[in-house]
Amino acid sequence: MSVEIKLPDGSKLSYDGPVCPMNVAEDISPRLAAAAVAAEVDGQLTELTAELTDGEHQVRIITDRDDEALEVLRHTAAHVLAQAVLRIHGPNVQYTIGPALTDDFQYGFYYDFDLPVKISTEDLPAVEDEMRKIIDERIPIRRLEMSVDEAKEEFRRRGQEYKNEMIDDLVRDERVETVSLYEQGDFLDMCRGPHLPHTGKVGAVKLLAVAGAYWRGDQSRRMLTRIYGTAFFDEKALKQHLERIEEARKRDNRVLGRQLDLFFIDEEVGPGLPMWLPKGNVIREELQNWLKGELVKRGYQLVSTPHIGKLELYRTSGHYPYYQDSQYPPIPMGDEEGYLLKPMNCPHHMRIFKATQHSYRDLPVRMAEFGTVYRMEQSGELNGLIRVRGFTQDDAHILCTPEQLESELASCVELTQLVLDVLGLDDYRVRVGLRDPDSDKYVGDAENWTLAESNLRQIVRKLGMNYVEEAGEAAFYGPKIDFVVTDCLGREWQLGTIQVDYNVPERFELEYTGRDNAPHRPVMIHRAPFGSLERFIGILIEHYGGAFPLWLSPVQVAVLPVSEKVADYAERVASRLREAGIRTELDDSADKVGAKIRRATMQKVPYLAVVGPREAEAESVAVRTRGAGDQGARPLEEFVQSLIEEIDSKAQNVVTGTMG
RNA sequence: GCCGGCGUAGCUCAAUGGUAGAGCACCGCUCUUGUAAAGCGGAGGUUGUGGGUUCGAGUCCCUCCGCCGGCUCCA
Repeated sequence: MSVEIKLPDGSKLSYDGPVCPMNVAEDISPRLAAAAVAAEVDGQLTELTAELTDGEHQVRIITDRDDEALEVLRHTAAHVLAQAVLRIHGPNVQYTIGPALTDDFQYGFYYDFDLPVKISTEDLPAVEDEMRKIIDERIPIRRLEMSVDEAKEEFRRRGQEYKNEMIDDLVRDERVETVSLYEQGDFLDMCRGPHLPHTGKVGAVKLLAVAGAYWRGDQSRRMLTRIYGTAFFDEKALKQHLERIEEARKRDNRVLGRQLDLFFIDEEVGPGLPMWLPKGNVIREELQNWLKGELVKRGYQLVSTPHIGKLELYRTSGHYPYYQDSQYPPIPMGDEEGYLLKPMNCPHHMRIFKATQHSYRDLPVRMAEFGTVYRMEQSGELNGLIRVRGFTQDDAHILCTPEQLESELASCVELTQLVLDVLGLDDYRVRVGLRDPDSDKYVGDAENWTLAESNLRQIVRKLGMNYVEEAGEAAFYGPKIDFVVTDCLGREWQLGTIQVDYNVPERFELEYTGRDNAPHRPVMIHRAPFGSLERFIGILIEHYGGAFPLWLSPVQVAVLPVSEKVADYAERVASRLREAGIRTELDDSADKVGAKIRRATMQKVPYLAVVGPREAEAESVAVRTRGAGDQGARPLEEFVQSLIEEIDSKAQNVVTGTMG
């Protein structure tokens, strides 16, 4: 037997007998062997103890400094969790799946169990203790390759029926004949691996949450108990991670919404029905006014439509009864058929289009509305401003000819990107949502779908966008481009969306007269750069941590007189600022200036104008910024002009401080 | 909707089954203030709702409502 090893630095090692990557690491240096967690052999991640076959191999030793290492560590941590739960709750525990999560903001891994008992977060410390014992025991982890029948027999013996269902699926879907198992002491799991050489390599673990999760993600199947945790190579990294989560929670839109008096959701009004307080409403109005300006520049026409419509309208569009269980129930009207609170604006817009004749010369028609819609989202889904039951879409429907479609789509993408750019939301991904080939939830014929999907694909390619295609993410009437962002805890949400739709125009029998004097059917784009104003602002609150750029700040300047002796001058400063259109608050309380500064700072007011006798004398203000503290005195007029400039520029650079 | 947890003053949180409390905020008074909290006083509660156990329930049990973390859903 002869094994040739090529290392990343080009050097070679050869062996006569059996050899595994761990032996290679040991031969390179004891330090490397100690730090090794896995290996990459011929481009494939594998464990250190995997015996290398005859011949030549590219071998790279993965240490805790490599990106792949964390995934291996957490995967093993999940197995340690399962072993601990088995030790505590006995052989009646069924363990199912337990993947590593390396992209999640909070969680590093989870494991789903079918447990004989109920457990809660209070039970986690005991499980954690057991995990630490398993780690201290440095239990060797061994990979076994077994035939499907052997493996099934083994799991049957252990009473692990879920594992056998998984094996059956592998046999059916991938036609496997053998499966890989990992044995760690008395714990055995089916797993692709790779894993750490022994449990002692799992450095620091922390269990974070208990949750329910349907087996196979299927609502009709059994609800399992999921335990979330995270793991790192050392305690320091774990501690830093936990602190990051703590910090993130402070940015939560629900927390800041209350602290900064932006909005509130009142049980007596109804769950998921946010109300905008004066300060939050400033942000809403600013965003809307800005976008309206951009829409007019791009040839949109604004319309307004009612909040309800007859049931039949939504039958025509297809929204009713398709989404019946996530709509507020229809308003009954005695003998007459009822009305529905509008869950979408498009049916009304379709009727507007149909109300007048259209020539090809009129197209594209770009009809925009800040339309408030109501959807009876499931109670368990509601989440601050981010998932609500009443929200306002910056909606528009563009009706155009097939020839115009591409440039219209490009313009929608440009507008959406502008919105994200100006607000500094650069951490988003683009998802092209397509049909799920196995689902029958879609309306219209396959031909139109294929066409619409290729329209979208073409535009994202042409614009050179980074995107991922996801089957099953389309709307029921057409495919879409979604702009997806994450909230403070790393949960993904769709904001902007651009959808191509050949179906709804057909259902409403929309027509325009072509150059050939014959009727033609327009193509429709549904698009919303913000998506929902509620969700968008929720994300913005978290993005800025409540410290909005000047143009969006509910209060732009707080005027803080040092004593009542300068009350008159402070009043004059405040009036001058307000006259210039600057949102100004005058703090004429009896507090000392330190307290006034503290209060305004905690409200994240971008500019504080401290005024005392010196400033009154010189017609100036002592400026203190949110980011950089005391900036010294400036002439009042100069200050006003600089604020106006900054507001007009929609600059973000003032929001740099970490104070408050 | 499902699984688990939680619900005490406007907010953040205390209170072995035994007289519901603190800080902040609010109101009043004193201080006249110079860059992140002046002092004193006052008011504020059917402990989410409805029921049950108990001599006695914020605390234990059940119902409903709401919130939180997930899952499922998301036009």
